[in-house]
Amino acid sequence: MDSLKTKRVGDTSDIVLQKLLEAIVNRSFAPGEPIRETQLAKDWGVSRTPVREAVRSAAAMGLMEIRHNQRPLVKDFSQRDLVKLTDVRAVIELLAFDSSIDMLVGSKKVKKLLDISIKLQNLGPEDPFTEKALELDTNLHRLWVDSCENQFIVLAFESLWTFIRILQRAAANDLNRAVIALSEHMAILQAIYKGDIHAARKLLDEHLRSSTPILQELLKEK
Amino acid sequence: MDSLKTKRVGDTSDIVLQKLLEAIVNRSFAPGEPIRETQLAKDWGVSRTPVREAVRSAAAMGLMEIRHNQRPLVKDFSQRDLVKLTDVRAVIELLAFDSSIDMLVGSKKVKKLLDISIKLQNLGPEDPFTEKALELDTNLHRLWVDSCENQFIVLAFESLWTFIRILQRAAANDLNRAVIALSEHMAILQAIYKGDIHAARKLLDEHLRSSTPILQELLKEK
DNA sequence: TTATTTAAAAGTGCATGCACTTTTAAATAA
DNA sequence: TTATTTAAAAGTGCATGCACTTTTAAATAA
Repeated sequence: MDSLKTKRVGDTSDIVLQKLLEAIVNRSFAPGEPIRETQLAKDWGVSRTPVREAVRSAAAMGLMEIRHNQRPLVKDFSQRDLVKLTDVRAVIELLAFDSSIDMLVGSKKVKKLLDISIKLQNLGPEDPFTEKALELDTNLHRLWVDSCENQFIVLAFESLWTFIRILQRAAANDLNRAVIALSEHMAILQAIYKGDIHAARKLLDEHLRSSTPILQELLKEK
Repeated sequence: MDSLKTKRVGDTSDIVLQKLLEAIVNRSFAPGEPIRETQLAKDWGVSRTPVREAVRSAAAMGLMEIRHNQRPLVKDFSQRDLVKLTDVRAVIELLAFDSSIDMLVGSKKVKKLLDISIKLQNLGPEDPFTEKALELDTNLHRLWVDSCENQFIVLAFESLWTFIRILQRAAANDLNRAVIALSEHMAILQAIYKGDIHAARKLLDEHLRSSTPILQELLKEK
């Protein structure tokens, strides 16, 4: 399951929450659409109790809206809204980067991701390319967030994570974008590995902001 | 109730959630302490269902930890952890400030807060001073966050809000700090009102960071 | 006395039931 | 035909019940 921290996924409520998030991320539940607790319970073979608990969690994460006696709503985020995500994401990630960079220079984690990205680039745009590139993207951005040792940075980033995934998913099918992103990723990793902190930071900043216009286009088409 | 957005507080789960948050903020539930759903249900005269839903919400907000078959834990944040909050809060608030500032220059909202702060300063440190100063602090910081028109800035800030409140509460009893904070607040408001954006931003930045060492001291004493 | 075992008490996880509300669609009116 | 009324169907909110787990503290052993 693609969550920031490895979560205990055992309780029925958690499984239901993961399914709910997945459905929201891949737009099976359209934005603005009401869901039915009873229907989901039936579909997923559980009682309403864990469904309600999962819906509450999703609401606390800012993904659903609960109105008294009415069906919970999947929050509606227009493309214009989602593009605004970039700015917040950028300041949080750059802060995480600044807090982590000393630990990252020359680290094994960085080397490993660098190896993966080189292999991926040599392989070239083949079938599972975009999926693998997306996985690399996820692991790369988690690199500094997870190692920043400031749980509030992690918390703030996590609160945006599901929305970031929505954008990632929208961009995943654009091969051209994936190729560009991969080379940007490589450049960042190489700069970190070499210890060129200023260059790495600048490249990350540009990478984070370069996606905005493309995402805007991608989301418009829908 | 002191929540960022005015929330519909009608459903039992919501009321229970507010009580739960309040108890965590004012440290009635000590950090690291396990709570008992059954006990809370009994104490608050409700069934376990809304208590469980509220606990799930609190967990999604990063305030509690749920372990299978065990009593939910109030997350443990040491003073060292809480001090780290400042950095994240600062970058998010400054971003909100940058997004809102054009709307705020010369606005009625700013004038109103300025009037309140002048009155408060002329009144001087009397009995309800710190409480009123704290209320002003809350409204001031909400000013740019709420008017920034970027729901992800709001979301990220909200995810930190309960923790910010814990700090506020810890600082609220320090009269000296409250007096200094008030004059800083006035300086910021005046600069905004006059349209001196750069000065306002710099003052806000300093204000956000000036609290750190004092908070560190305050939390140490506990 | 201190450590280990054991069984009662208390707790969690989830399904179910029921009052009350909203939605849906058939019946009636304009 | 289109709008309004009305009643059945479907939905939410919350309490309760029960299987299973953990905690607690009394009983037993070292």
